[in-house]
Amino acid sequence: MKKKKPTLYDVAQRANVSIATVSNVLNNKSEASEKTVQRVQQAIKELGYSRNESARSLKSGDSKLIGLIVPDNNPFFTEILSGIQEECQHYDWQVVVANSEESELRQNQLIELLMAQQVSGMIVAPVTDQLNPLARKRDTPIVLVDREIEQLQLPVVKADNIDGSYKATKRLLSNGHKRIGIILASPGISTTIQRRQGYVEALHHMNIGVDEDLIRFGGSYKGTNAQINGGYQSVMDMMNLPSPPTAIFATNHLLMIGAVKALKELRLKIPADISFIGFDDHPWQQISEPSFTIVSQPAFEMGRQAIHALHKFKRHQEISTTSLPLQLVLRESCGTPR
Amino acid sequence: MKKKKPTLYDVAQRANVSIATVSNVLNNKSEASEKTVQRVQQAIKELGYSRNESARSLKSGDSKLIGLIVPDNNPFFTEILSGIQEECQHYDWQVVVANSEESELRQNQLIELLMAQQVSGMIVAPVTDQLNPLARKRDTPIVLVDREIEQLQLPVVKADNIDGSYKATKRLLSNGHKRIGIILASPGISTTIQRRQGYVEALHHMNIGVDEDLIRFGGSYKGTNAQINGGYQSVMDMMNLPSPPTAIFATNHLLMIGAVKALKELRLKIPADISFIGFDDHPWQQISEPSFTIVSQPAFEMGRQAIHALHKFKRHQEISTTSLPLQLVLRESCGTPR
DNA sequence: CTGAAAGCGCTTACAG
DNA sequence: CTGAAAGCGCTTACAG
Repeated sequence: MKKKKPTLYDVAQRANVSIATVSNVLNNKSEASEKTVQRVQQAIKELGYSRNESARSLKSGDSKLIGLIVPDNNPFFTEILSGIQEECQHYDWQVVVANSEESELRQNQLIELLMAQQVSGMIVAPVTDQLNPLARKRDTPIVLVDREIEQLQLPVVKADNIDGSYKATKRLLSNGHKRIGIILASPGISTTIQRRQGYVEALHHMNIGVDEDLIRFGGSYKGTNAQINGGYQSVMDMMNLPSPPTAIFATNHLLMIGAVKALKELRLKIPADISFIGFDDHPWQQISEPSFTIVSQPAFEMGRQAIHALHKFKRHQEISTTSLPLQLVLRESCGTPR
Repeated sequence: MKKKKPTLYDVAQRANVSIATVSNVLNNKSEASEKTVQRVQQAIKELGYSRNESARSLKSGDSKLIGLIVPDNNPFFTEILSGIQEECQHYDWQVVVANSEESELRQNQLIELLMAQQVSGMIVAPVTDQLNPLARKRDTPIVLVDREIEQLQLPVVKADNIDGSYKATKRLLSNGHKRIGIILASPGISTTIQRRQGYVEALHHMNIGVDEDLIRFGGSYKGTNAQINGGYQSVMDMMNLPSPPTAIFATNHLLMIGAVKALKELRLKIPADISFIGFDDHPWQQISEPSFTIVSQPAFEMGRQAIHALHKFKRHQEISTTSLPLQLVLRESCGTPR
């Protein structure tokens, strides 16, 4: 178990060439003759040699490591990770995944730690609109995913939240709903702001005034249960209003679960008593009764696009903003107002 | 953006000491005087210095990187990742996450790649019972998680699958069921074998014979939809039997969803027409009707324990097997046979 | 087409 | 308590 790993030097000796030649062969520099390449590859195989990427990274400044910082390990971010992993295969990159747990302090520490690991680039779903100032000075390219920060000159890959929210709200309005409650995550993040905006715009287009009592923030606390409770409490509060909503739009998956939970407790049937639109599709929705109309996010694709954006940023300093369409998937949970 | 990162040398110059001293301060070698430490730390702060971990890794042989290889990004493995991340904070480790996509070839490639990245250790949920032979020769410590491989002298952190499956089956038997269908994942992996065994043992203890027609493998194909279809098809096949089961036990989450989907299509009510026990708890179960009795896995804890096991393996060459208890969570989905 | 040599940024005995 | 120096395993001009 303890035999030392073979190095370039060992391979060179066995193949009777210099280490420079071995390195060239390894990197397909194609400056070697057919025979030499053969001999070197033979030696590599015999020794079971594999390159020490730490050394390569130190010398070349390219670690083949990509950092990913997410605020939690929700299925949504996991799906983004899958997209990133798939795309990274093309570039021979590996992904270092870190969890900021919705803490700005932790996030900024992680940026430092990953930079110290010499990652070739980073993809981050920022906690708030404050990114570590260091992120701008240093030369590690960063791409923002899901959530954007306007002030920063950084590539972004996001969903078209305004449009997605607009479509959902419009759907409810077309069904005749006039009092539509919306449950949002934390006030500080771009997704919240944009989903609120889409909602407001849809209302405006139908000349319906915005009632702040129908706009709730259920995601101010971190953790799965806190978000579920946030959705739950938002519904409870709204249904206690003198004039409660006839439809509810929950703008993320956990808020949705909490909201539905509250509705069940209140013995309100969906869609007979109240209409509902949720967020994010998951396998369990195939067996849910009723089936839920939801806004579906192309999370996997967002991951892939983030790697593309990172690649372009690295090569051409190109700062792109990619806004992926959100799809309204119509199912049983929304009807007309009672 | 392109200003070069400061190195140890820059810090040493500014603090008027040698690079060795800076290194000592950085590593808390406590061989430096109070004043020197102060000066060095001052210089570090002023320069915004952060250590190049590639260089450190090359010299010290310790990259502070842990590799994790999972067969897919299911919530179960994501939860394990969360546990690993939490525990890694104590050791200042970062996690490189790779997805083998249930492919043995890909898995073994990933082991190579992560070893080349000089990871200080690896945690792998193996695809089959074949682990890259290299994994044994090399000196990178590996810990197996979830799935075990008997022939290998490697630490394992797993769930007590036999007992979990035994408890679920026994529960169904106590309710009077005699024909219990079980839906398993792929035949080749340890979890499948053990869950089958728990089922068989429970039957034996009640002197009920095993009917191979009631044992189905729904997880032979990779991918979320394939597994769901596997669960679906297993139920369809079993319910077509001359003497169909009165209860069904689905041994993973995706199989469970497929199975319930089939039951709904067949218009069989749970638990009135058929009893059901599933696997893995998820937030959506809070709003499901009926609520499902399930076998719950301590995935987060498995992640934490895996890091512990890795740490012990690294330090004392201690090869431990940790078997975490599985909990049967009683809810509405199982009743008496119709 | 191939090799000798410098150097990436650290750590670690070893002297002093 | 501090410093000079070797060396980890590579890559990359530069000669030949």
